[in-house]
Amino acid sequence: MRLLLIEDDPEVASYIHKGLSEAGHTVDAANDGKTGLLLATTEDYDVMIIDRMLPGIDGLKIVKSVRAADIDTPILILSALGEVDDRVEGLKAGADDYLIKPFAFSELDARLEVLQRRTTTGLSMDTRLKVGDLELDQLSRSASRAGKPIELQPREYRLLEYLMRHAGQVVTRTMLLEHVWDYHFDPQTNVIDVHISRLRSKIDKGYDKVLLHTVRGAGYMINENN
Amino acid sequence: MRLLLIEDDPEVASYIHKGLSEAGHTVDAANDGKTGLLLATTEDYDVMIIDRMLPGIDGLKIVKSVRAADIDTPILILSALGEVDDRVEGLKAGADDYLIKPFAFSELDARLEVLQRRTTTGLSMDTRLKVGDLELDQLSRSASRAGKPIELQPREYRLLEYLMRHAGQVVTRTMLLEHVWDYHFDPQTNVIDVHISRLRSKIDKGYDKVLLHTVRGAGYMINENN
DNA sequence: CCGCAACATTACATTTTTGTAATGTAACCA
DNA sequence: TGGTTACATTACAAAAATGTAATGTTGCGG
Repeated sequence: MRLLLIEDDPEVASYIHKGLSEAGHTVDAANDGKTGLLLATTEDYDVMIIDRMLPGIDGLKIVKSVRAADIDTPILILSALGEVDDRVEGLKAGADDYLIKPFAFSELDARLEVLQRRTTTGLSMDTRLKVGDLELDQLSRSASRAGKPIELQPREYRLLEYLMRHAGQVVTRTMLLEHVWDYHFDPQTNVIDVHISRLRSKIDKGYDKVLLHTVRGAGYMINENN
Repeated sequence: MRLLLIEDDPEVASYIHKGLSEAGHTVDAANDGKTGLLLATTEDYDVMIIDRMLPGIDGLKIVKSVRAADIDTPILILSALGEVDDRVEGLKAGADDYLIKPFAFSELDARLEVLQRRTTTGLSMDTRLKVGDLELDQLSRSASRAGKPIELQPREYRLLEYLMRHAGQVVTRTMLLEHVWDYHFDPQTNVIDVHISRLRSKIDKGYDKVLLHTVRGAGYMINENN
């Protein structure tokens, strides 16, 4: 975890710096706002810790500048001001959290972890689908089973994506026609059967555990249990 | 914004409920842990506000259950316990924020906003590309200019995605062949010219501001300035 | 301002993807 | 157990996407 610390008080700065380094993080420290802002806008951090009261400049100004530069890195404001209005002001400026001095190091660490978790897992969360050892990355549109990449045609991709989004539940033919083919009528052909067959040959052929199941009379279902 | 409030004290509950409703949010309230957990796991919320001390059950248990159910909704813990260890415990259980009673309503609201912002913008952030009024959503693979949807063929999509990812910088033909066509040689044809032409007719035709520029002798560049 | 080279456009050929229909197989019920 | 129906597979036809080549156009150095 790469961190930026903007804090003028050398005692507080070294206290935090030491603790964070020991926790295995890389810390860049700036003891004035100017240097801090420069680092914040030119380097890439996971979280920034900014003291509110800096010589010559209000820490919130830095927060605003960083946000104006379209940088979304989570920011934790450090302050002796604990009044509700101060805290609200900090959050409104674009900070993500607000910690009042004096504070226990364990709390700072816990909060940094939360900020970090939110951004990284929040991002990858929604873009990947998993059913058993079958994975689908919606950003790269790539699928793989047991680590082996699988080539999918556009229609096959949409079909698999829809099935995986509804993993564990039966997906009817009508649902597939609506959402994978955008048909709002019955084409009176066996398009679905054909594509299910093609998909099966790609995702289930050669594997012990079958993931794509037929639910006779109802539709299809993808799930990891037989 | 859809919220779930789990709080047993009727006075506190109605105070929060009233304030949030007035702020334009939809609030589901549960006054015991059991009902709360049921709602949390079956309904879809933007943020959950959970009191730590509930009759018969610790609010943290609910947080853990919710997280175990693979639900990522941001959770704000409400508590009279303000000790550092309590707060750390709350965050470690999987909560995203911790607010100590008594609190000002304005602070609760500000914090809810932050939690909400993190998830929604955090998610869309990396999946959408923007250059001027041209937008590309990498998850849905849809493009639009000035709000009007644009239909793109797969190759056109890859071409535009690559150009937009390098907005403001010149993209050479070699780069395009490498990354959009996966060619590691010169095909000696004008494939690129043809696709650039097709792409132009879709994204720039009929608009005052031209986004896709030719950099004679160098390559192409997409950006919002002429 | 002429000619060349870089780039743009168009029409068409090729390839890939998708859908159809025919045929084959398996589950269920009388 | 045999017939019926739902589903699976295969082969092929249609449609769509992509690439090629020929032809136009534009910018630039001499």
